[in-house]
Amino acid sequence: MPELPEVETIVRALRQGGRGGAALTGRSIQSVTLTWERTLATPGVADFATRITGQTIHDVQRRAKFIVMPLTLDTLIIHLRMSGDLRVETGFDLAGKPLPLLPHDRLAIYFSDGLRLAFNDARKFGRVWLTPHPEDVLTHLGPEPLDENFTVDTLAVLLRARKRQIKPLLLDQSVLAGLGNIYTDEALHVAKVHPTRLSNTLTTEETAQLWNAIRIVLQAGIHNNGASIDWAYRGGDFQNNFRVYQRTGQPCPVCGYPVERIVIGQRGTHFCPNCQV
DNA sequence: CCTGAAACCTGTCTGC
DNA sequence: TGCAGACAGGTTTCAG
Repeated sequence: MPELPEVETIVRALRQGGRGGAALTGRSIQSVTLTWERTLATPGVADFATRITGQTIHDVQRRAKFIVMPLTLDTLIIHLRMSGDLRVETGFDLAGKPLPLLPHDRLAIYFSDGLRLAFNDARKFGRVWLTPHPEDVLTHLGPEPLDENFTVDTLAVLLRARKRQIKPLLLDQSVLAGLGNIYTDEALHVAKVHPTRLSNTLTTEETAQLWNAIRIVLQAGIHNNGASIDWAYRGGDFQNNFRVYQRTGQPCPVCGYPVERIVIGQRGTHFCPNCQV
């Protein structure tokens, strides 16, 4: 489900409150409930519950599409994958009993002040790590596209070093971290680059256009609090600004030619066959 | 090194 | 109405 802008929106809300939820920073963990074991990547259920209890959340950060929470001793890392979502809400009723969870809630973390963090994930692809070595989980990631260190030259080097179709390359988190299916299609349309173009064939000008497009599209996504499609993620408005994504057959906003859909690397891919060369 | 397919899962929508 | 099939924001693993 969520890509960089959606995860960033969620992280900001968890860090400083807003979006209908309270901030998590400073809260102390009292207990946990797990209803789908495979949600835990590491450690096992018993170790997870024992170890996380009593730790305090010091911050909520984002790296690529991972939500990273440094705790007192360990780091709690969450990846929402396709359908994951997080809620911060009241955890107990007046009698002190835990309030019922929603369908598809896989993990609930209860805090000492009565709130809880619920991890809802219909498709069960999401994963949670509790580890003293967060770098082990986050090592194989490429640069952050919105980082000031990510320059046109950085992108040029990444593209020239390989000979791959540009779309799957941009989706590869070890090359560039944070783009998903929506923002890749949107960025390639802004840059006027065909999704099957080989990465090492982009001209200097096209590379500059793509660099700019990636950043423009991600920033627009964040500005709109992400994109809300179907039932998985709510609260964003960027879906109203899609240029090509899920607009098969509708006119290209630039030239009016019908948007086409093809499949590349098992992912639906939307582009304008007239604008994107 | 690169591509494609399968796997992990459930829910929704479309067409016959 | 019912049901099969396609499709969905992600990532890993394996075959060729």
